[in-house]
Formats: sequence, C-alpha cells, structure tokens
Amino acid sequence: MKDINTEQAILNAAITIFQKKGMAGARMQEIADEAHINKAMLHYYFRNKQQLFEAVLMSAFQKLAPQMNIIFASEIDVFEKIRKFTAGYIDFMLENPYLPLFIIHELKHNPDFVKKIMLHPNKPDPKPLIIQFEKEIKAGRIKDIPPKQIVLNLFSLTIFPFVGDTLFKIVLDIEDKDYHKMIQERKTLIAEQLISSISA
Amino acid sequence: MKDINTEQAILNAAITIFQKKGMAGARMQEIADEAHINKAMLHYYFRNKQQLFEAVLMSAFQKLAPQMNIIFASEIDVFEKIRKFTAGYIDFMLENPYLPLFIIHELKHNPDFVKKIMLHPNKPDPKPLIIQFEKEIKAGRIKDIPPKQIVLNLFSLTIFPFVGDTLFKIVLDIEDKDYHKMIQERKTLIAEQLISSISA
DNA sequence: ACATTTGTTAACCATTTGGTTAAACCATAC
DNA sequence: GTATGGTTTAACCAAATGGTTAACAAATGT
Repeated sequence: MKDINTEQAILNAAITIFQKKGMAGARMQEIADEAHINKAMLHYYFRNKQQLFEAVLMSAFQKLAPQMNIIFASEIDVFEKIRKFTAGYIDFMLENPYLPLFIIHELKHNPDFVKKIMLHPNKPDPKPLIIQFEKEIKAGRIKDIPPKQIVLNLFSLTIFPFVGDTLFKIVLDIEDKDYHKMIQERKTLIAEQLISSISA
Repeated sequence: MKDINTEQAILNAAITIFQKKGMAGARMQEIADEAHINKAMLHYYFRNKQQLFEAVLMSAFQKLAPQMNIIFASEIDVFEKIRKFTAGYIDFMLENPYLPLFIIHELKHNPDFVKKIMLHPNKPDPKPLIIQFEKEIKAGRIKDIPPKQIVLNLFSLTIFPFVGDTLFKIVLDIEDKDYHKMIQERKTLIAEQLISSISA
C-alpha cells in the first residue's frame, strides 16, 4: 500500500494549485502534473473536483486554527498575549502568504462549506482572550469596548496587510522590498498600537 | 444607435457576475443572461472575456478611488479626517459589499493588470493625509509612527471586516444581524481607537 | 505458487465554454 | 423607397475540461 504517499502528494499539489488559482481557476490536469501522477488518480482518491477542493480547504482551515488557539488559550497577561499573537501570526503568514486570502475568498464563495466548518471541532476560538478582556474591563484596566470589536481589530491589523498586499503596494506606492520591511516592523508595532488604543 | 445602452447593460451585468464569481468562475453566457441579451453581443462590444473583465475591474477600481480621494484631499483636521474616512468608507462598502474582496482577489491573480493601474491617472492617493501625519508628528501632537503604517492601520480596520466577514462570523460565532450591528458600531469606534493609538 | 485485491495508466467520452459566422434587423441618409 | 451602416440573433465550432473505463501492474493473503 503506497496509497498514503500518493494521497498526500495529491493533497500537497492540490493545496499549491488551489491556493494559487482558487477553486474555479484550478485545473485537475494541472494538479496532476504538479503531483507528477496520472489525472485519474485524483478521482481514484478524491472522487471529484469538489471533494478534492473541500479536502484542501479543510486542511487549510485546520492549519489556521491551531496556530491561533495555542496563543489564545495560553495562560499569560492580556497585553503579552496580544504581543505574542501579532508577532507569531505575522511569522506564520510570512510562511503561508496565500493562505488567508484563499480561505476568505473560498469561504465566501462556498456558503455550504461554512456550515461544515461550524460543526467541526477544531475551530479558531478566541473565547479565552475575550474572557480576559472582560475581566480587564471590569477591573478598569482597559476601556469599555466590546471585546469582540477588539478581537476584530486585532485580526484586521494583523491579517489584512497580507490579504490586501497588492492593493496596498499600489495605494501606498511602495516596492515589494519596502513593503516587507513594513510587515516586519508591524510585528511589534501593531501590538503597541492596539494596546495603547484600549488602555484605560 | 442604441449601442450605448447595450454596452452599459453588458458592463453592469458583467460587474454583477464577475464580482460574485470572479474572473475564473464567471461564464460569458451567465453575463449575457444577466444583461438579457445575446451572448454574441459581449464579443461585439468587448472582443473577449479578458477585455470585458479588465473593463469591469477597471471600473470597480475607479469606483474605489474617488471615494477615498475626496476625503483624503479635503482641508480638514487630521483627526476629523480619520473620522470622516471610517464612517464614509464603511457606508460606501455597505452599499458595495463585494467590491473590496473582488478587487483584492483579482489584483493578486492578475499581476499584469497591476501595472496598467499604476499608470492610470485616477489612483487612490493618501499622500495629503500622509503629509498631515508628518506635520502632526513634527508638532508633537501625534506619536512618531511611520505615517504609512498609520494609513495601513486605517485601511485594515475599515476594510477588513468586509473582506473577511465570513471568516469572522465563524471565528466570533456571530449571526449576520449581530455582525451588521458591529459594523455600524465601528463607524465611530475605530476612528476613536485609531486616534487614541496615535495621540501623543 | 496463485488468486484477489489495490494501485496506476493511457485512451476515451460527454459536456461546457469561449468564440465565430452569416444572415436578419433596423435606423438613418439619400 | 431603398441603399448603407451599424446592431442583433441563432446556429455553429473547436478547444478545454471534468470525469470514466478497461486493461495492466503491484501488493497481499492463503
């Protein structure tokens, strides 16, 4: 049984191609070529394009979630948690630059898939962080802002520069190299920005 | 000559379909149906799919830019400008919810088109705002943070909640209706957050 | 050793899709 | 009125694409 190798090779190739071209833009033949196997194998292991795609999207989502939860669930000070998250997540995205836009785009175009994810056990869960915010608000250490809004801000500041990089490079009239420097700078900058925006 | 009407009808239909399905996912027949015309007309007016798509993407981009520039170029106080931008832009996106993700996604998948836009006169231009930031920093009224980073934050906080709405609804475990409320709340919230994060 | 299951391949198929064409339509100019 | 030009339509076409099949190879169990 060498099926385990082949199946993984298909999945890896599919991840690469789907992330780059999206569900609609990807071609089965292209995925087969990327995996150096016969196209029929794709159907042998994953039945059809839709199911292969869903396996890829699910695996992409699975990759996101743990990365978040490790930090969200750790037992550290709120501010320190924010710092850990921004720095850690930026590093993670530097290694997986296609991931966030891929997930966001395909999630929006596959509403049925959203339901499947909702039922899945391994979701990103910011609840521990939200509870910490609530405590800090009660203690008067941070401003009375809806905690979910703070999380939304945290996500936006961290993730959007990767999702919208092409647009930003145009609007800010900036080269790839300089943009990369800005991203590096953000690893510490946005945590401090966010903290000072919520500190009481 | 009723060609002007037909051409516009095609463009409108194409905008609708391309925004919903993307370049790769859209079908010429679907666009023709949406416009209630014969498919051959698409080719009569726009030659082929690529050119029709580029016309759509350009028009979408043209829609974004003025909306930004009006606010960026106006002669008002920096903080007031931030408030105007967030509120105004959120309203704009509530009316065009597909626009930002469409532009970002297609820009990333059509690198050649990026060059075309760079040459185009009507680009979003945050330079007036950046100059204001620089002045305020020199005057010691706001912290010494790279102005482009502030603009990046402003964009992220404003636009990302629309781009990533599907993901957020999953992560924050929130219904459409409540998410809409959060967005409304953000119209004033994020301006104040951003301002307090940069105030000296 | 041999039968059976599992994995792999090349050739093939039906449908979809972007694009074309030739004829028809229709407004306007003469 | 009818010739002329742009506009619209239905039918058509070739290529691409997702998916299938039947034969072949390689393990696996007995």
